[in-house]
Amino acid sequence: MDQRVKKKATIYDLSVLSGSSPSTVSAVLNGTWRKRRIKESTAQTILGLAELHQYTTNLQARGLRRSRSGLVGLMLPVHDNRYFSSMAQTFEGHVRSRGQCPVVVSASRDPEEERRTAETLISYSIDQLFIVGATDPDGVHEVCEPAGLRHINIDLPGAKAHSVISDNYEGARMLTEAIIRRFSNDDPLRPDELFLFGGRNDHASRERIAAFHATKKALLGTDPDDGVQSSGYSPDITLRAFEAFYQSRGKLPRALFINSSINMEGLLRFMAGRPAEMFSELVVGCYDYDPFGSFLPFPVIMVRQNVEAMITKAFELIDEPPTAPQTFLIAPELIQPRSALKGPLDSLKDIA
Amino acid sequence: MDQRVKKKATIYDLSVLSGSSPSTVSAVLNGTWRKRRIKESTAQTILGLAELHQYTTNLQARGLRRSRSGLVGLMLPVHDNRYFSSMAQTFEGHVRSRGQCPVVVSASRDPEEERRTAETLISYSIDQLFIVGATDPDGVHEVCEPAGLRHINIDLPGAKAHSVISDNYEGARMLTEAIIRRFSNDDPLRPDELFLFGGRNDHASRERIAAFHATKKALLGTDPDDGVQSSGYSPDITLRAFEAFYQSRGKLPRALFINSSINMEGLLRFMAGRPAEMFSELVVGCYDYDPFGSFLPFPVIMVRQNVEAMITKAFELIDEPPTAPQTFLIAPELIQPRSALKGPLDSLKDIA
DNA sequence: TTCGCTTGCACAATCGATGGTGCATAAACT
DNA sequence: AGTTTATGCACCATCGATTGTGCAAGCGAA
Repeated sequence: MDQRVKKKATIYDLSVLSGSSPSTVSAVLNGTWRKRRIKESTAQTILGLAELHQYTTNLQARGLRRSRSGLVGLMLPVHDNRYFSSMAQTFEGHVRSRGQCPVVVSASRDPEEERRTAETLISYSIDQLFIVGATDPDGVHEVCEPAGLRHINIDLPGAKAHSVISDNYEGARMLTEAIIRRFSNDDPLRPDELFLFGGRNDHASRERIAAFHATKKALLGTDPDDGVQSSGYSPDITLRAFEAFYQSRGKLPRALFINSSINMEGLLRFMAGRPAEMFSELVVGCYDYDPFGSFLPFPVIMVRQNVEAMITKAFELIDEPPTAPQTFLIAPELIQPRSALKGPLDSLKDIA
Repeated sequence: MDQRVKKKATIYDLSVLSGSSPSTVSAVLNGTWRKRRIKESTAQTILGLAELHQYTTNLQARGLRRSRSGLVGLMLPVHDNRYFSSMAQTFEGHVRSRGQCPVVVSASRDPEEERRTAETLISYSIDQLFIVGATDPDGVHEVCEPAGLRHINIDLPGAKAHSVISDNYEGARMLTEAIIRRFSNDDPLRPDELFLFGGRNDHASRERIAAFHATKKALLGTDPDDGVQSSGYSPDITLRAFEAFYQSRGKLPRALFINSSINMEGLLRFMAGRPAEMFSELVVGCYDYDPFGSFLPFPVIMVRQNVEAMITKAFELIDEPPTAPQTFLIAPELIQPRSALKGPLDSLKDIA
């Protein structure tokens, strides 16, 4: 511990110490030494020295030479949300089990930021990119393609690369049906008592809205065309949508289809400061699963997207030889109110 | 678009195209060209060509040369949790505003994994490392130090580098007091009706438990020594703790101090399948804030740690010249039940 | 002894960008 | 005119690891 910062040992240092050439040292340390017919004893010497001097490979140098970095990227819209954070958690497990290094970044649903972020990751020669919930997946594709970067869309599909998404139509159909069936035959839900809040003009929202309409029509006969209040993926805009609705009608609907947990937070904001009784008769369906959301003081039926299956499928696809872009649907699961499901954290070692 | 993968343009390509030397091209593209007295017109030519050929710097090469990468690392225990995911979200904003690239990874609260992860990040020459909630911060320090990597502890303190943590004692004091005061004088809470679940032998838990005991003693006179059920940071262990408690006493306590939102998920698991009425009289304090958790069917008083302030402080410290390690306390905030607070997502551009 | 094959390793180019140094040419000054 | 100073840029070593190629020593066979 002489110097404050003793420079890290390199293959050149070990080369001098061992009396072998740098190339031999390199081969020994990266495991290709048998192929290069290095003597066992030479290898052992070098490995011993490496250990002794705490050698670690400079991955930037290796990356530069190999033009691959060992990094695998996950681009999320945002971190702060249980759907996406469970995506990150699951992704990390997969990447680590392959001996690579996961890198998670968010791009705020901003197409420009998405492209810039992809550019940056490419500049670090990441090996693969998983694009989750991108606003403009094809824009990101245009950046990845010329760089030869393997990539795949998750959650929101693109036209130019494989996509693995949740079966939004079926999920929304189940959810809508479950909401409607939640009401007894004595006092059934009327079509104008069920509204959808949230979503914008992306593939997932469109599918969900379509299923919402179709299922309402199928089960309730009709579907008034003002049943959808788009409010993007912003709690605050959703809050304002609820306030506007409440303002104009004097009450909330009896039942809500909420497009995502982020929009659900808009409902929470609406609830804050208002009496709990106001919501005691409410029935909510939420397209996303959040364990705490499942235990609110009114029934919340949720849809859990199968993150594990999506990530697994995505890893399968990204390694395959390229074919024409396809979209793969993963079935989501309907979750009854008051359910506390296991998540990716449960596969971690428990320590008390 | 001739080739499938047309190689990215390098400074050498631009050098040939522009008739300037690679070093000139490099200087122009990295902005140091005025310092190197490059003619304005030469610079413009090169910049034009760079634009035309979509040049982007190979950051691995730059990183190798400069032995800095422009990457800033955040090491979390886990992603899938609103406290840590809001940490990630906030961190990203700060790093991006400094023109660097955030990299978020998790290390599962495993000391070995924490060190390995730090090693890996160092191999990529990251510029700074923010270590959040590490089980063994000083172990990570031992890895960072010899590499000359600036690093700082957040959430859980270490002895060998600056730490920015939440004021756990004060937070737990406020929370315990708030729980107790929640009960009316007609039917006040007895000392043996308030239990703490969760936590393990880390600094945060110790502080919180100390404050819990002290506050109980101060306000309720005594504090039975079995008032604490350690159950780590695992929903399932916490679930088992609740089951065991319930098994042996036939009921839950009237009031609970829950050490973190992860432990709170253990309570959810206990609730699942049990009648809601069983919990209607319960009062819960949770050391962590989760918007959905705030609206459960019983009062949940929460403590929100000031993530923004912690990250801001950490960025201040990490840039300063090194001094003897200090720990900085950031005041957390008591959050009344049924509060839907703004979070880091709210500073994103809202799009409907 | 000589040819040929295997073994074991060294050499050197390369990945792309950076930055210290030095050298022309031009402008300014005595 | 001769010297100094400024301008504009090229050259080259370097960061650390990888990998194709080549070559000497050793050994067996002819």
